[in-house]
Amino acid sequence: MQKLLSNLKITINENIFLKDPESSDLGKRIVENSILLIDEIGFDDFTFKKLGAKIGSNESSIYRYFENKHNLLVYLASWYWSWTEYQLVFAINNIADPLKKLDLAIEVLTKTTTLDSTFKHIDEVVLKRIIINEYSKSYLTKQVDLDNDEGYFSIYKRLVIRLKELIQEANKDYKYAFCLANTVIEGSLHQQYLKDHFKSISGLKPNEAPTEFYKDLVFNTLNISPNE
Amino acid sequence: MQKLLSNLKITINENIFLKDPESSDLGKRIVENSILLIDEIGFDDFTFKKLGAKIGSNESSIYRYFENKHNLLVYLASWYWSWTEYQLVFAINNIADPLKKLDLAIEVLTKTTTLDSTFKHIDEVVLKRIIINEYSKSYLTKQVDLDNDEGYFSIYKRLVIRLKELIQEANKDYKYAFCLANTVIEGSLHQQYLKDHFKSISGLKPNEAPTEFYKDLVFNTLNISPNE
DNA sequence: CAAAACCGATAGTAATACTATTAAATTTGC
DNA sequence: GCAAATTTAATAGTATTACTATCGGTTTTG
Repeated sequence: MQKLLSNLKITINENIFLKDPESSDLGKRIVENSILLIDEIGFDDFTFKKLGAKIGSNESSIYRYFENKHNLLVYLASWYWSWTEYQLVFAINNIADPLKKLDLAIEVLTKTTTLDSTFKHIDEVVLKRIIINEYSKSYLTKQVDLDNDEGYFSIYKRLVIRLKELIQEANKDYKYAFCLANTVIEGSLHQQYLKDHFKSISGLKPNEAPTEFYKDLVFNTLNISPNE
Repeated sequence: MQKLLSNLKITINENIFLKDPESSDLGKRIVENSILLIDEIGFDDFTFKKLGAKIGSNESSIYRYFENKHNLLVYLASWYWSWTEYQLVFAINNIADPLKKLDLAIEVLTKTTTLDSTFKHIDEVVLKRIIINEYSKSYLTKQVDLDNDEGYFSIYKRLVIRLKELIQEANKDYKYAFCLANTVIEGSLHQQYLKDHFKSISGLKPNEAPTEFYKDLVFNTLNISPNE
């Protein structure tokens, strides 16, 4: 996987940043350390001033890359979903059987995240934790419709559409392909949050991913089963 | 329904407030108008100062009821889930068939909310919109584990447990009852959010509730069907 | 009817979420 | 290799937020 993607750059919608953080050393330090700092103190307490102190730089320099911390969160989320999309596309590449493809897609979308050494300045395991803890704050805002018009969520939407198409390929008669695709992608984050903070109502054991639950859910709902 | 519950008071964990807002006229105005103001400007821009201006009272008076706006949101959410729990309990009361009970429970938990005249100072339709837009902010915080220890989410957890038990009653062999219960309850809010803000990936029509999707999902997953 | 509780008003604080300006350092283009 | 352009760090400043503290006046209650 790493080999295949070694010359890969994740492309993010230019509206999200003022200056591309991939274009400079400071930019990469902003991204790298914002992930660590948000994980450490939470997005609500995260400020550009604190990030500046952490990277030995100035608040005002960070404002030249991102308009505000909300856009930085949108950037990090876009990066995560784009990275996930690549993993999904490579996983199902050259596979013909629609059921096997769907099975692999659910695997990619619901499994526990591991480190990908292709991107040196991004810790995907920590980033995934941020997505679980903070992603919904990127769209649960009053400006969501404006942000959406700017294309802030287009990568995420493309991923949902991909899964919806895999669901339809697997069962052309199923009526709720979009609802089911959203259930798997968003639900998987929620199940992992519950595992960490609401143990008494979580169906998962401490190190368990919700993968088996979602495979069972999807294949029973579609009335099919993947030929292993 | 209204008649049956006419002498009902929704009981909220005392840790959530400093002074019970149901105990005074000012308290009720705080609750009533916080719902309207949060709906209007969003929870992020909502402040006690603005609420004070709206109800012709003072910021400092509101602080005597709630420690901060976060606790007020937890209060509103607890009220909503408690109200939903009552609806669920009454809906399945005196029904023996486990499949019918589960069917009715899904109906209550996923349908579009309508006004309940039992509670004069609370507009349940607007409150539901707040729950859809803001509920996850009440637990996606760094202090979630402390809040959880204080019992801030106990009503919500009780509701999930109720649904999980109905699922188990309907199919004793199903292995993921908790995961499925969470999928229905939290997922239903998410599907309704998508309908309003992410039309291109929502499987729902403008006035459609996700009820049919979830009934199909649950009964196919459990390999049973409700005898209508 | 006195004590207690409640409420509204004012004042004050540290932190947040920025914007503006300037000067030094670095990069680049010829 | 040097001038011009760009980038960065530092400082200062603003409006707003999220509170806390205090203090009368009013209402409730025992």
